[in-house]
Amino acid sequence: MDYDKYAHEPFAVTVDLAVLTVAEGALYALLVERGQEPYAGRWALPGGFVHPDESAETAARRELAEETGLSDVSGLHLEQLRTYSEPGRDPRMRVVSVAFAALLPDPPEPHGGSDAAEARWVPYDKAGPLAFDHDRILADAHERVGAKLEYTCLATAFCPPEFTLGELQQVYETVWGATLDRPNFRRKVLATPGFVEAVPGAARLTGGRGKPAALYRAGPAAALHPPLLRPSPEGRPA
Amino acid sequence: MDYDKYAHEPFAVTVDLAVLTVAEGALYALLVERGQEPYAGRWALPGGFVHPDESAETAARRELAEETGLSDVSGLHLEQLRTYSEPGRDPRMRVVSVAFAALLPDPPEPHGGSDAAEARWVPYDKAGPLAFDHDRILADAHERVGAKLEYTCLATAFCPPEFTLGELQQVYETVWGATLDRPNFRRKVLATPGFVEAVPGAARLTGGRGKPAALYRAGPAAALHPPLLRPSPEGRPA
DNA sequence: GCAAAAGTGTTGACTATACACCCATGC
DNA sequence: GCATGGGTGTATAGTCAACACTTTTGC
Repeated sequence: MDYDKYAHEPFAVTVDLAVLTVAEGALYALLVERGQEPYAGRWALPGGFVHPDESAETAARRELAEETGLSDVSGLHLEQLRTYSEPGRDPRMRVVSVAFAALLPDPPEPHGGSDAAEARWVPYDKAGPLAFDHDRILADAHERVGAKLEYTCLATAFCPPEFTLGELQQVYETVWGATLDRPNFRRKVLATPGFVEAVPGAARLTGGRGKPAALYRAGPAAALHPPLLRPSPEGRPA
Repeated sequence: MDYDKYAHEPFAVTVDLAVLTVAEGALYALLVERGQEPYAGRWALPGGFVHPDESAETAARRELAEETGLSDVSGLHLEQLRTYSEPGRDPRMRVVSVAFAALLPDPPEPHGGSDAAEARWVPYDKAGPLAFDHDRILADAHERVGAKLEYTCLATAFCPPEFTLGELQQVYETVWGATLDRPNFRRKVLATPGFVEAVPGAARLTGGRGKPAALYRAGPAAALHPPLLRPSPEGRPA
């Protein structure tokens, strides 16, 4: 272990962000269009270099603010996924990228971001072949979020400060691509202490018609015991 | 995004390994004693630089082979934990470390490793204050492994090729620090298709006395549906 | 025989699932 | 009224935790 700073081929350290949101019953990812080679014209995950005085988490939150144009991203859920370090993943040089998943409620109109690239919300299934290994990162983010919905209270991160149980259920259904039984979902959520808290007296019409739904806020709980398991695609033994 | 290789303060990229094993009903971690400052004389997790032509996974497996002295580490479970990138985590320079958890069956006598530092198996609870942020990494590894035992077949990675259900149960009990009901544990494991496969006719005496136990091999399954939840420390609602 | 460890059986409590049903609102 | 979405009740099947019991070995 020698520590001459310049003895080794330098590594660039970047962050890549899989920013996800749920709108109108569909899952969207925030993508930027690349202006230059390699992969010019292809879509990619937003991201950038980690500055010398930043942790990867700090860099990720800075990039998130730049790309979404939101002034306050401190309340948003940001989670480290894993680090992608295959030697050939960027043809220009050795780039090690720490990937993050970020979850937003109502998606803002994306600004161009600092690097003036066009940013856009793209439906998850239509996020064609992305640049670099970003297809894999995006898929890993989806899988991770889907799994965490089962045993954490993460779903509220996709919801505005006040939301209905129907909206919360829609988050689960959209991320999992499955339909859930409304009465049972309701009971599960309300039976978990600290998952959601009722907003007294408040109600909101959702689809224009129908009974106004009661409003809830995210509660203090983080874990979900017992878990809310996603239904098996086919007949699972359980 | 500019790509001049030497424009930025260089980042060193390293891997740190939390190598865990279960022996005699206790959890052990593989540690190395540091010879030089900083943290001279303190214990630390094994690790080292990622070479220019390596991915972090490749580097981790190489370090694992060096530190354990095992000639074949290809079958061992190695899992990326997360990346630690706080600017001040190494006082000498900017070091970004990709941490891994590795799981071993019967622990080999550790060799000195490539860097001639003394390596030793230390009981998990007695792994005093470690160098750098390695306490945190080790704790994160423990937490991750404990969680993965619940919903994956990971426990077999702690077991030799052929093992008894009692030994498998001991893995769970040791990592979780809890006692499990033997009949129920047995049923759970055998009811999960592909978790373990019976070795026909084989049996082994375990504690010198008692009925010889049937032997099993790890099965092809990776996930555990339904999960084997660890008991709550105190009275959990469930 | 006795202790120790493996393996089997049973029971009662709890949970989940799949429904049927009622309520409030807009048109 | 009727369609739409929110909210409640319930019966059944399934699962789990606890514990009693049997089997096979060493001493």
